[in-house]
Amino acid sequence: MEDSLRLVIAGGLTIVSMTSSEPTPQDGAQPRRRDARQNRERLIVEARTLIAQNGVDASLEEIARRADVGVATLYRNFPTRDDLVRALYDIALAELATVRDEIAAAPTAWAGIELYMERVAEWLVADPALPHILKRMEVIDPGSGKGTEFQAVIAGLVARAKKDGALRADVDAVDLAVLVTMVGSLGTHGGGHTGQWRRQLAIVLDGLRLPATDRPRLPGRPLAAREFQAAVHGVTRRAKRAASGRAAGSGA
Amino acid sequence: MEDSLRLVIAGGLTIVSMTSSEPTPQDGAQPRRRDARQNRERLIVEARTLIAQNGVDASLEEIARRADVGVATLYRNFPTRDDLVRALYDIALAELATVRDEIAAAPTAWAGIELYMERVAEWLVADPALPHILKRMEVIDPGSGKGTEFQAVIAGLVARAKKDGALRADVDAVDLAVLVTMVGSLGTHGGGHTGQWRRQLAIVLDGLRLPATDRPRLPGRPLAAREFQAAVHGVTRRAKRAASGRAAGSGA
DNA sequence: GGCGACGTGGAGGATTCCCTCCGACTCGTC
DNA sequence: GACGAGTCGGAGGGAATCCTCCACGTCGCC
Repeated sequence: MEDSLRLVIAGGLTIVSMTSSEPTPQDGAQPRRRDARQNRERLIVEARTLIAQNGVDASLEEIARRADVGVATLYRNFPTRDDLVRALYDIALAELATVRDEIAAAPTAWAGIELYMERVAEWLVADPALPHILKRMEVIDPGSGKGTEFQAVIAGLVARAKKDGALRADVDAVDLAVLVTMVGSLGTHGGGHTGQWRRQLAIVLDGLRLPATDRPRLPGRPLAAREFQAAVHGVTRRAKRAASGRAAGSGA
Repeated sequence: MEDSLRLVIAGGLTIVSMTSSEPTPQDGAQPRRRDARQNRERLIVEARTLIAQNGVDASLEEIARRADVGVATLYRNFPTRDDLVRALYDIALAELATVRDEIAAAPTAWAGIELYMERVAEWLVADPALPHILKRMEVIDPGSGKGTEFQAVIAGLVARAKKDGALRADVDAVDLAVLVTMVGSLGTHGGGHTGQWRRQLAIVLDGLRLPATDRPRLPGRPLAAREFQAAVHGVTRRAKRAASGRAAGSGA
């Protein structure tokens, strides 16, 4: 990983940004034959879907089945379940890599903070498999959060925003990380109403902003109670197990 | 369920508050013999623990094993996995029942809102099995959110708080529910640093409060980066599977 | 203390999943 | 078109899990 840049969002999320645009040529990750690469792609897609639904322990056989490949193909590409998780992690990370540049280009420190919060929340919300993957990564590879480059950037942003009088003085970069994780968790609970999290993020930002009176209008509209119910409890189309219909019926 | 009171937090969370202090005497839930009741208790405790760790799909045999009972005992008490989930749900709900009275006793509408947010968030954070249980409940029993009594209470609170000029005008009761769910999710990610969520809740409340300048000090202290990392990715003491040590080593 | 009903534990068949091994197939090249 | 290396798919042993059934143990009442 010589040509990778290790970044960290407040110590929790490690970002690997490639200098070349090629997807990780090392690691034996890139099979040569065309069909092999396509199979790998399909495996990754299905893995992400299934992990989003069933967690990191999703059945590997099922993933292979849905990707229309044999189990052996899966094991050849990802000898261990953790290798699969790592692959998904790296892909997600690559998607996030551009955020750093956007932040650097922000006109003010506060704008940078807004951008940081929004982009990272967006990233978290976009992929419902991400929480499972991140959680697992922390178990697999606990030391990966060591590089604190990105965190340093955010910390600098925080300091400048405070000096500008744009950010309340009693929070720090880690608080922001916690907040963005929190907002991002709204995606976990079922992506249904896209963009609803922006309302909540706006409220959070209003809780951080100075002067406190300077509030923009909330984006979007509030959810109806029914929509909230559907959104919070990820109502996926397929019940987790086929045999779920019986039992208890009219009960409580 | 004649003597139960069905309440709803913004359509998502149903509260059952018993008028008598006895735990659900109907439903065949209460075995007569002492040892039987103790076994049931122990099953519930272990089930909660294991579901918190492994999700709703936690092994039933393992639950029985840890509770030091045979599998049959588990199945006798909870013929279906969903019956077990329902039992855990009812118990958690009972713990929440007092919140309504507290809210009613609040001196101002805003105080009621603060209380609502704090108590419900606390409830969510306290039990790491809860998110799994709630999610599953929504699949099992989608109609249970019908009673909107509690939601009506909150909606009334919101209206009064707005009239008092204590709550910003562009949010509604559902927004509050989303926010409290969001804050509560901080517990999901590993309960480690108890009370950290109060900081984030305070920030959220500041984003809601009017006049906007009236901010109390944030409770607690910010997390160190290392602590955040540990807290967000639920670093439980035991890896999910025993065989997790090998693979990938120094790699990325 | 004894009896009966209630409750218990664990064996066991069916299913699913993990992971490996090997014969068959396909891509890319000559 | 043919060849070979690379790739594929599925069979199959082992383990875990689900859930049922039935002989045995224990509680509580008499």
